[in-house]
Amino acid sequence: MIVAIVGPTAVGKSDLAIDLAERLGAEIVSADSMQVYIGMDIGTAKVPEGERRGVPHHMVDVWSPGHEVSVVEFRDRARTCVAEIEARGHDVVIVGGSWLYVQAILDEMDFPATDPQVRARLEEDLVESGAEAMHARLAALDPDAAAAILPTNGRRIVRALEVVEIQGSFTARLPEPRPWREARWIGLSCDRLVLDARIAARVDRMWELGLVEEVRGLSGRLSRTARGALGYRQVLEALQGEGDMESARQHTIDGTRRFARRQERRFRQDTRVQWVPAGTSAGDLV
RNA sequence: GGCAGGUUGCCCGAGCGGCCAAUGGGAGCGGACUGUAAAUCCGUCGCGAAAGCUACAGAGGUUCGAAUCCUCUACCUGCCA
Repeated sequence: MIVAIVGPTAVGKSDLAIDLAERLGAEIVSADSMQVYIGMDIGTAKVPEGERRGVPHHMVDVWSPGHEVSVVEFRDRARTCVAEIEARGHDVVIVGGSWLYVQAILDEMDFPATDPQVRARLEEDLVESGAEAMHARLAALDPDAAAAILPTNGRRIVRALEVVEIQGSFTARLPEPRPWREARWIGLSCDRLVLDARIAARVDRMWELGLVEEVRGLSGRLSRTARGALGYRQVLEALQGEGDMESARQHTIDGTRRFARRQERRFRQDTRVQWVPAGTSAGDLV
């Protein structure tokens, strides 16, 4: 059996996952885009080894923070973990806050290939000519793709152009999700105001635990992906003289709240998710 | 006590006689997403289905017409005492 636990950041997914895994004798596969990085501990709110109660955690600390992880790479490795756990005869608990990463594991999604050189060239073009011009270029090559992507979204335009260049066209619409594995999708929900308070408390705690020092130690060695993580990005900016640490802390709280809203909306759209309220005692929740 | 400035929608902040329910940002709310997704991007945002209604500190006034001009009241702020 596979259980997927999803929901916004700071609702208590990790704790529930451990409680549940303990009860089932299951192993945990994290579907978190940032916890995969070695050394990014405080800001990604990893559960410390000592608090995992012996439950094996997979897909945490698997790449150096200098590595630019792609979804495909993540998915392949995570699926290997799932298959191995199944081979051991254990249940799997997948925990994650990013929809794309959870879905990449559990649903059949054919991600088109990527080519670093093509991408780099297109990104240069984007900087030089701007998103509008790039969109016009895409419209000429693949009108359907252009119609599905807003002319202001440079990042997605670049990717579409990249895929068009590599394989001729970019499928604009998502196919109906076909499961790779059947799973029980559980969403942990929480009152907005309560969640906001939990987020603020969590960020404050990160500061107390030394997030600034952690980032200072990693700075210069973070990949583009890792650099964008909430908390890390804000501290990095402050270290480069863009504002003080106090406002970095506040910006991290604000950014995390916005992120949580986006997560909730995203998961809400997936009808497979069964929602349960967080905040009750752990035993009841399981 | 004398002189000068301010009070705008949830917050910050523009507007300085008609084109103003009022530029812009933030928050809030909604949405897109097969890429790096803790990313990137979009919409909406006084009330009302609409006609319309209520709004730019408060009260009067000038004007065909005021957030914008005048008077007084309240509160805040700067210079001189």
